[in-house]
Amino acid sequence: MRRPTRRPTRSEQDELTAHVKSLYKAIWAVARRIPRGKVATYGQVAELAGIPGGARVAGAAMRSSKGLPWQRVLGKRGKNRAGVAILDPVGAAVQRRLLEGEGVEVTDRGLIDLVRFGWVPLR
DNA sequence: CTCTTGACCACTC
DNA sequence: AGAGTGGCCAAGA
Repeated sequence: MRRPTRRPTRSEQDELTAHVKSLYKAIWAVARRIPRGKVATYGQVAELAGIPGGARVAGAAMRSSKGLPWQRVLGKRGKNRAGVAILDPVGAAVQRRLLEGEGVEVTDRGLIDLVRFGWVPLR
């Protein structure tokens, strides 16, 4: 019932759709903008890509791509893919290692403080 | 076109 | 804190 949605503003749409057509490409474009040492959530990426509420789509897009900074995209609340970490402990470990290499602090439980490391896109 | 699936999200217990 | 439930959107069979 909750709709944490907010349709992207005109400028946000323009900025992305002007250069990319497909949703995946839009998502990838957003992911690529995440600076080193910062992280973003799937929901955030999806919204910026013009898909409010499409966090799952963002996940699918990241998964089906290569050479992207996928490690900088996390689940909400800084959850480092906790849900699937059990199914994919290797991937989770790799992600953690990559982030720590960029200066992002990750707790033993795979949590990241979004207040400190969350990416705040400037327009 | 219907049904299932998914690197998700949020609420409730 | 952990599990269950329902909802979101798009892709693929």
